[in-house]
Amino acid sequence: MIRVNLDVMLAKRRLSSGELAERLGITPANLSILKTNKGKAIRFSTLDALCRILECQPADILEYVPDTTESEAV
Amino acid sequence: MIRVNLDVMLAKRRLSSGELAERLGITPANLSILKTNKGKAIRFSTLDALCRILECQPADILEYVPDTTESEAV
DNA sequence: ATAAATTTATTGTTTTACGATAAAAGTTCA
DNA sequence: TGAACTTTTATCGTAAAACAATAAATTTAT
Repeated sequence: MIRVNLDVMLAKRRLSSGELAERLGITPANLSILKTNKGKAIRFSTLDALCRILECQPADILEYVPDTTESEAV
Repeated sequence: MIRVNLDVMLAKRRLSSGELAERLGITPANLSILKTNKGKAIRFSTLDALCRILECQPADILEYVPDTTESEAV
């Protein structure tokens, strides 16, 4: 599973979702989809803009979380 | 600019493009588009499969290269 | 409570992934 | 030199998804 960690970078940069959406040039509603892991893909143009504005790397935004098919119990 | 660094991970894993394509379940031709930075976006499902097969993180595959609009001279 | 910010939900358009196939180009090796 | 193999390029087609726009619902803060 690929997780989008925009919250973390937003917090680090002390930026609100609305502000980021404005700077990205997309509506807050559409940014929200990405931010809440509802998206199924991402355009490189969007990822590029995110990295530029947040001054970070894709690594700071995208995370691969291995699927633990195993029981998961503690 | 977002750069796809699949070559590096393929080399590290000593895996050929064809072999990776086969394991991904996509044709070598279509993987090539991604590998040679011809793609404009990527599905999380594909990125997920890449990370799983190559045992790596998106960070190992996707890189943000800041645009140096400045003269670039040394 | 109420104002502001965020998320959800829809509908519509445009773009892109990815499939499939054929051809071109580049490698390897005898 | 040339056959065998791998990778890339080029098209066409279909299904999927980004992103726009708007309104409504929800959450958070004051």
